[in-house]
Amino acid sequence: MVLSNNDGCIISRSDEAKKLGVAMAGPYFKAKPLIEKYGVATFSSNYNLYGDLSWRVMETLRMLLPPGTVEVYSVDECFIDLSHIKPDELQAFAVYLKETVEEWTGIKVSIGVAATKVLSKVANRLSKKHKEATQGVLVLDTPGRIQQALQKTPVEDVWGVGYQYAEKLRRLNINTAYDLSKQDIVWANKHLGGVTGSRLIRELKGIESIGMKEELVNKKMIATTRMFGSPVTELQDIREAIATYTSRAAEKLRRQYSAANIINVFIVPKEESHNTRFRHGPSIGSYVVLPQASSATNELIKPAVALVERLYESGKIYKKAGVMLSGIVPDTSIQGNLFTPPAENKSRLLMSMIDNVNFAMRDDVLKFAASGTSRDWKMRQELRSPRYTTRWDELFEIK
DNA sequence: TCTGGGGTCCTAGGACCC
DNA sequence: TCTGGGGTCCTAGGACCC
Repeated sequence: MVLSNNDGCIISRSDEAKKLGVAMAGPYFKAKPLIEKYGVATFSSNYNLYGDLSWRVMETLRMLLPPGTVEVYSVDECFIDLSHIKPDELQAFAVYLKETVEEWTGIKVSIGVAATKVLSKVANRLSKKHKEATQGVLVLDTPGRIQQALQKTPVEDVWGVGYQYAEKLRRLNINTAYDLSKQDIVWANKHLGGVTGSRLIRELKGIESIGMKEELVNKKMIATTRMFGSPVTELQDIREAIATYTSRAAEKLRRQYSAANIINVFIVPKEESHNTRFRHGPSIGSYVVLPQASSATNELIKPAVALVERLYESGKIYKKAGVMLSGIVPDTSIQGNLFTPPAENKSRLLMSMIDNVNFAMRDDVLKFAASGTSRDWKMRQELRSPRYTTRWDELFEIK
C-alpha cells in the first residue's frame, strides 16, 4: 500500500489489500489496526522512484509508436492513438505493447482499446478487473461487446462522473454506463453541466469528442501546497514554508520557460470543532498582481512572504499552506536578454545556475535564506522506500 | 407613469481527474 | 492525535462598454 504525502491517506492498494477491505483514499490511521493485523506492507509516496519508472514505461511506448501518438495523461496512464493499426490487428498489437513494456521495464500494464477515450477507459477498467479472462487487454470493437461492457460498468466508475453526478444519476435511476449512454445530448446539457456532460454522452455513444492533447502544453497554473508535519503557530515557520514553496513553484515555472503575473498565497487554520465528517477548515488566502511577469525566485518570494504576513494571525494554529502562480506567459526575459545589459540579466543567470546546481546535486543544495534551515514544519514521510533508480547511495543491494 | 439591448471581460467557485 | 497534492475545464454573475 502507498500513502499520500504526510503519510495521511491511502492512495494505492494491491489487490490483496483491496480484498482485506482497506478503503481507498481513507485515512491511514483508521486502517492501521487492519494493516498491522495482516502485516500489510506500507510505504510513504516516493515521487523520485515513481517518476523515473513512469518515464521508462512512457519512453518504451514512444519507441514502439509513431511520433506524437502517445499522450501522457498522468504518472501511470496514457492515451495512445492507434488509428494506424488495422482493426483486426488491434488485439495482437495491444498484447505486443503490453508484453514489451513488461519485458523492458518490469512494470505490468493493462490496456483498453475502443473508439473514444471514455470507452477506452471503460475497456481498461474491465481488463484490469478480469485479469485472468482478458490477460490485461480488452478491445471493444463490436456493438455487442460495447453494450456488454457498458452494462457491467457502474455509472460512478465512468470517467467524468464524480461523487456529485453519481448521486444525481442514481436518483434518476441511471445506474450503469449503459443507462447513461442511452440519454440524449439535450438531456446531458441540462443535467450534466452543459458542455462537459454532452461531450461525455457523445463519447459513450462512440462519437469522438475528447481529442488527443498535444504533449508538452505549458501549465496554466502552478501550485506548491503542503500539509505541515505537525501544526504550526509561529510566523517565522510559516514564512519559511511559504518561501520554500515559492522556490519550488518558481522552479517548475522556469522548467517550462514561463513567467507568472499573479501570485496567490493561502494558509489553512486548524478546524476548531472536529465533526463526524472530515473537512478542511476554510483557507485564508490573498493574491497580488505583479508589476511585471517574473520567474525569478527572489522576485516572487518577496511578495509571497509579504502576503502571508498579512494573512497570519498570532495565536492561531495552522496545518497547511500553499503558493499558486497564475497569469502564466512565456518568459520574455529569455529572449530579451540579447539586448539588455548584463547587469539586468543577473537574476536570470543566477536562477539558471541555481537550477543547474540543484539538479546535479539534488535536495536544495542552494536555496534562499528566507526558506530557513531547520524546517520544523516539514511533512512526515516515515515509511519511504529507497529511491532505487535515481540515487547512487540508495541503489538496490543484493547480498 | 414611464427607465433598453447587446455585448465583452474577468473572477470565484464548482465539478471533475489521478 | 493523526485525513494529499496538483491540475483542468466550465458556468454564473458582476462590472463595464456603447
